[in-house]
Amino acid sequence: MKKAYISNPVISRLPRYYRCIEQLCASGVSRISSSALSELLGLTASQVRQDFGCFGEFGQKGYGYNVPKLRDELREILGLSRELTAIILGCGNLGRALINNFDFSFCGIRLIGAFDPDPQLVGEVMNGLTVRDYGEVHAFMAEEHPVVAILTVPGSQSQIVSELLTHEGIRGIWNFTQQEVQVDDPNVVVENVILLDSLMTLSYKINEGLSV
Amino acid sequence: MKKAYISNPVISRLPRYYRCIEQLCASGVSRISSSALSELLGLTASQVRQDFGCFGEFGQKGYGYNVPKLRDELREILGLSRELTAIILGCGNLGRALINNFDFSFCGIRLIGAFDPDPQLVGEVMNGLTVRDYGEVHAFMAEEHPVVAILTVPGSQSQIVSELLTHEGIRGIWNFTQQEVQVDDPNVVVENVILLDSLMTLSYKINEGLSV
DNA sequence: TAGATTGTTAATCGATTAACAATC
DNA sequence: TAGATTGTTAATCGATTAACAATC
Repeated sequence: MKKAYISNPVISRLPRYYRCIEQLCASGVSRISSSALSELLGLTASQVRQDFGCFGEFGQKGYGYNVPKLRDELREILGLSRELTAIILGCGNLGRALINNFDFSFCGIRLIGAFDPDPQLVGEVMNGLTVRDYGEVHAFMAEEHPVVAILTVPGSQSQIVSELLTHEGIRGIWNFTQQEVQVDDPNVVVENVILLDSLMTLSYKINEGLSV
Repeated sequence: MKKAYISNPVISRLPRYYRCIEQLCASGVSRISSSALSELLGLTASQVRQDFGCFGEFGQKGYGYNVPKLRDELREILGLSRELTAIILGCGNLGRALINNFDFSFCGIRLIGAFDPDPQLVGEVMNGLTVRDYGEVHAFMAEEHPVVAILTVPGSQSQIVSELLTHEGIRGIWNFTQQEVQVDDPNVVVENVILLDSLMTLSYKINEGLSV
């Protein structure tokens, strides 16, 4: 029984399921029960079954889940087979790190453009991708219609840049700047990766432990 | 009335409050109401007051919150004034990006050591920090007692490394590897930054929009 | 068949929202 | 004083857990 609305807690667990199942699959495990899977992820068996139940019936009573089948279902749910195109804005240290090391294909993303305002970087080839000037973004958008924009610009023009990209038809923004981006357009999805918040959370929890 | 237990949803909002208030403070705003603040963050006024209520009474009836005072309180709650020391393991692209560009001081973190197994990197100075060999970690831990370890190693030794660090008295692990780290020791806090999950979530939400 | 395990409904738990007395 | 806004209790909403019939 597929559900129409999927809650955020469920969505946030999907990638964790996928990574875990993908790994099991790679190590040749062919079958797993909700309780075994829940243990690997620190969840309850009930929750695992509820979560999957949002999308359909993937298991078999008395048997459990077929690992390769479950992996394929999760790939489908997450849309990893659609191969979304992406551009990256900002090829400094962080941008370069992503271009060179990040496993985009694992997420079904294909990086097709890299842009930077620094003339020293323009023309440089990173992992097969030639860095272009910022000024070319507009034309590139019009021609190639990338779906996702990755913001690894250091400053805080993120909001303005996001609005421009929205105008030009971007569908998703993966934002690494210090500022959260807010886009009204319901067609544009924003994923803010605020590393400051993550480290502050760590700091909070460490200090919490110190005082208790 | 301070609460003994703080729930995760509340904790996750604390850094967002802090960043927002810090910015208001920097732009000279001296006073804000829960409803104005809630609007800036996309929350409800009720929630803002409930959240703050977990830690004490920071506002004034009929007036609202004094911005500099609230900022100081949040700093205190998050423990940003304690200046925790940190080391970073892995000085490749991502490690380098953090060392050079990340605003550690904003989070009250002081980076005191950088390590890498690559002999080509050892000895290089990054933002005033000299890269040391992996082999020196043990001695460094014993001598300097860093509180936080940042894992920017590319591979998947994260779990073993984490257990070693735990043995040597680390208190917090900020993990950027592809693998989630799980540490049993209740004295050690782990913050997993799984960028793959973040991008898969974005992919899911984009595809969700496409099918609806 | 008997044992295992799902899918799903019902019960519980926790988080968010609403409401309002207190008071600046 | 009157208006505004907090802190906090109560009401609602949503997510997690428990339970169990269905069935492989």
